[in-house]
Amino acid sequence: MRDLVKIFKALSDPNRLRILKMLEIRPLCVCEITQVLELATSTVSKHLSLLRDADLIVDEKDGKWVNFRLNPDSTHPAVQALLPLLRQWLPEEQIVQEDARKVATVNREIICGRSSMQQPSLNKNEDPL
Amino acid sequence: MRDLVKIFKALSDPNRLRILKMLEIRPLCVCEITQVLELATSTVSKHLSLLRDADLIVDEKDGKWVNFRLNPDSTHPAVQALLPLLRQWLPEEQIVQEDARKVATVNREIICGRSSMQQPSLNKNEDPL
DNA sequence: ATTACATTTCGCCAAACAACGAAATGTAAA
DNA sequence: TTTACATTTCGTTGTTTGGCGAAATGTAAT
Repeated sequence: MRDLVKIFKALSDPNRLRILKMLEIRPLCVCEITQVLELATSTVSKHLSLLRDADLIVDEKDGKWVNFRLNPDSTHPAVQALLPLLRQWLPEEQIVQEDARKVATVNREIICGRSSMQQPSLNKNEDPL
Repeated sequence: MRDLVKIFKALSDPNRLRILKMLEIRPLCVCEITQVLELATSTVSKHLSLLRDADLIVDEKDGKWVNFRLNPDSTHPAVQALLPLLRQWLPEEQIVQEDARKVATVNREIICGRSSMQQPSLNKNEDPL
């Protein structure tokens, strides 16, 4: 029962649903998801650990990055049933389609590394303290 | 998307899951559910309207009472899929089994009407103010 | 009409939650 | 071993949520 509630709670947030829909396309690292959702990195990280605790996704380290993917073999019947169902839902949701477009073009090497990161940086020309 | 989030939110509370499992047995009125869950009537009523707003249950007036039942023909694909799934889940959950036993014996005429109601009444022998 | 009573609505409180920025952690280049 | 940087953890803040009792609502008997 606690498990099931945890799973439903994990699913009852728009941003977490967006994350799951993005992960249907391909595995993604935190910074890629952050770019698409336009939230703070810490917020995205928290969403991801909630989804992981619910057994909906798994993570695997990849050097500097951590990739997240839909859990392909959860032992939980609810997860086994819900992930395939979710695949059929929200296909026409505008925001989901936009996210899918962004996922197609996003590249962790470019977005995370050089140039832009998080906020467009207000203090580009300020002296560091 | 909002719909789906609303549905998952409705499902992500233990007491609301208990209510749905009880309604799998038969339609129930508010006071019967209140008896089984041992919560305040107002609390149960709120849970029920949440479930109704999510399209998971429907209500029909029956004189003095309001009967609630699982929504047999929601237009929502998620509801159509989730209610049957929920039927297969939590079959061994202790609290769900206990609730089922209580549902089998509970009778609205007896529990709501005469004698006991809500709290076992601490003030049976007190003078009314 | 008055009374009884099932249910809903309202106002309140404490706990949970989503968001943020800052600080901590961990890994990979330099 | 520094330095860079992706990610997590921590502490704070405003909002949502689940609970209650009291008051309001609605229906059915008396």
